[in-house]
Amino acid sequence: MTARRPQRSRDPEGRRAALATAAIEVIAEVGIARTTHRAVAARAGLPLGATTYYFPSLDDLVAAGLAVATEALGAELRSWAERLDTAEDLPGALIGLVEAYLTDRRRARLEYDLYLAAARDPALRPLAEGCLHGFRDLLEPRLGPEAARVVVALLDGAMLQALVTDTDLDGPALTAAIRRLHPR
Amino acid sequence: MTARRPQRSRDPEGRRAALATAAIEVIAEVGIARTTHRAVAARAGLPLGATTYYFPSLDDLVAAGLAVATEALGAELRSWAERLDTAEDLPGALIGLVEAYLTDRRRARLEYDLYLAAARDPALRPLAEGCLHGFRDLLEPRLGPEAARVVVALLDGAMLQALVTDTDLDGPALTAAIRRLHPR
DNA sequence: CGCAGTCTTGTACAGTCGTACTAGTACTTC
DNA sequence: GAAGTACTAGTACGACTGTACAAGACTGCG
Repeated sequence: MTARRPQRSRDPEGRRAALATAAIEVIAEVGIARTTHRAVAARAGLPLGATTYYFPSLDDLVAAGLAVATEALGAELRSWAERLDTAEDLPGALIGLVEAYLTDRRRARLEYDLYLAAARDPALRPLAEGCLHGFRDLLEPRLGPEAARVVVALLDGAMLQALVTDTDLDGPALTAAIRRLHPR
Repeated sequence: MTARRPQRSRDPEGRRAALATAAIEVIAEVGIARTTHRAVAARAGLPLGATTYYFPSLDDLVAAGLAVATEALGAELRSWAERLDTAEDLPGALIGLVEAYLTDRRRARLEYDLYLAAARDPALRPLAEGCLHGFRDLLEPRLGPEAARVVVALLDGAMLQALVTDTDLDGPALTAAIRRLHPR
């Protein structure tokens, strides 16, 4: 009476991806530091062993999730570019996009979780810098190099404050600030 | 042969304080999420049981540490006020103070760790908002209410970027930005 | 002095963690 | 078909966790 073990069809790449996206969701919910193999496996609907089979260590699993998340953020930023080009009021349009981004607080927290983790762990720094550079590269051709860097800092700080206080952005004040920071 | 148990002199309040400051150090090193009873006790040079005797739960211990840290930050911000009043160049002096603050990266990370934790846990929100308000209250009488809020966001964002990329602030660019944001 | 209450300390316990490992199943290549 | 490989799945283990608790030691009051 050998115990039957029903086994799902093989799909290595699909499993890898499923684990990575499950990792994003777990990280967004509980944070990087409280993310575990078991939580990710459960979220993906896969056995625990799958996590260690595809990712040598927990850090690798988390990094894979963060990589997928930053890639998605990069794609979103690229889609912002079109919007900003067709808008006649650039600061206002930019703030509108940021406000829309902040609608999903979980995802926004994920970004700052990555920032903080990168501040501690150099291995995560390229990922976090990718986010910063993606944002800066979006603004640079439109605001100039110096203003772009400063506006990124301003908006990152404002988003962080919004997350901390669980409030909305002060849109008018920020658009006015961007206009001041933008020469011409 | 009764086992002798040498016991230190009694000092409840001293122990409470020692545990709280030990908690700060542990949090600064490994982050809020990875802070444990045992690590705090070891750092304070006290037995494990002391932590649970003085703090009902780990969250309380961490919160006590964070409270001490935010109180210290508040005191430092108040000392900034004098410097800003005697400076003839307010934006430049402000950036100088922020750069000095960033010298101790561990402590700066602690602040952002608190921010992120507050974004997830409303119980920590008052503490985090205390930091934000302390900073804003420092600038408000000097820059005006609207500019103060925006400058706090700018500097918080710039500090976060400096932590993430492990670089220094771009002092000249930030002073120029503050000058632009300051109507006066 | 006795004694109650407060503080100190070491240990215990149940649970969770990362990771390793065995065994079974499907697929590929001869 | 057989054999070898890549994948799946479940379990095991030692380490570490938060918290509970029992027992000793000190302090101050009667």
